[in-house]
Amino acid sequence: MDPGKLNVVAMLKQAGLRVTPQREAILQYLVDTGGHATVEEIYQGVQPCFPHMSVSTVYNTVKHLAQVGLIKEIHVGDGPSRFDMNVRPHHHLICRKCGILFDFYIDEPPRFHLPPEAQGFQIEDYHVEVQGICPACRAASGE
Amino acid sequence: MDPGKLNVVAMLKQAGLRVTPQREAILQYLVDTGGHATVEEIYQGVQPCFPHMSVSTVYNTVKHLAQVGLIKEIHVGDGPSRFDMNVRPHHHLICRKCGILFDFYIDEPPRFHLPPEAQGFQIEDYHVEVQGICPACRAASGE
DNA sequence: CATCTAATTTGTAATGATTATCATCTAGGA
DNA sequence: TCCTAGATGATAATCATTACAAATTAGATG
Repeated sequence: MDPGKLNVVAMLKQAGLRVTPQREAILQYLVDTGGHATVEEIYQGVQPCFPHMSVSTVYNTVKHLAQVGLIKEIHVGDGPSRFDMNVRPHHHLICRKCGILFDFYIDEPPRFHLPPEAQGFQIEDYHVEVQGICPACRAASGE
Repeated sequence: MDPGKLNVVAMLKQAGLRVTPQREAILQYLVDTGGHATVEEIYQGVQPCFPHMSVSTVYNTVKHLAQVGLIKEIHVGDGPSRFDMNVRPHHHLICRKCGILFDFYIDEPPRFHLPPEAQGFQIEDYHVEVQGICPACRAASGE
């Protein structure tokens, strides 16, 4: 038996979600590719195995997966939503040229200096989006 | 004469943009309201004075204003783009309940711990988006 | 001050991402 | 095995944004 497949089934069950072939495939795709996929990419990725799967199903499924915390929805710039397997809190580097995305981590949370009118704001989560030029693009344009 | 109006005209000229009544009105609106406006809000805001202004003009103008650096485009969550007069680098607190937006500042940039594959990434800018509950919503639901 | 031209405005159509709808189908419990 | 709440899939609807083209205008030039 495919241990990976067993794994995603277990993940779905444990999260209290119904196990359907479509959900297995989508979660498996996210597990395999490891992060930052858009709905379109997921849709294309599962096409070979599920040629009949609807985009609606992808939207629906990622919404559910995000609700139970198996994945996280991230918004980068003005692009479409991306869905990230990585549940450990992390942040993103985006290349302005090619749009490639890297994860990175911040050991100690930065000290936020809140303005007076926001005193008492209850911080629940934060996300840092770093813009710049990735090594590959620097190499490409630098020479 | 309206000193405010003279001001936005000067800003446009200095930025090398043609001065049109529409641009004056849009920039004036942004100066007056002071930040975070969406295209829709700008459009509504200038309606009283410019009932004939097209949404296209708003999109066009904010794009130009952002290009010359008079304003900054920000993306918060999955909502529409917002345009911010505040050019000083700053970050945002978003309330999960009511969506209100606060600015805040970070004195010393956090130390980013880049992964191996991103070594050499040239950081140009960064933006921190903090999610949580604003004081007003806490007060409203807390009691 | 009249003229000219390139930039701007405007209305509309087109696109892209996402949500809504609803009839059909199915996972999984009784 | 049967039932039903929930899931799927096809399509339409919505929302933000961009593309387009014809009419207008800012501002430079003579």
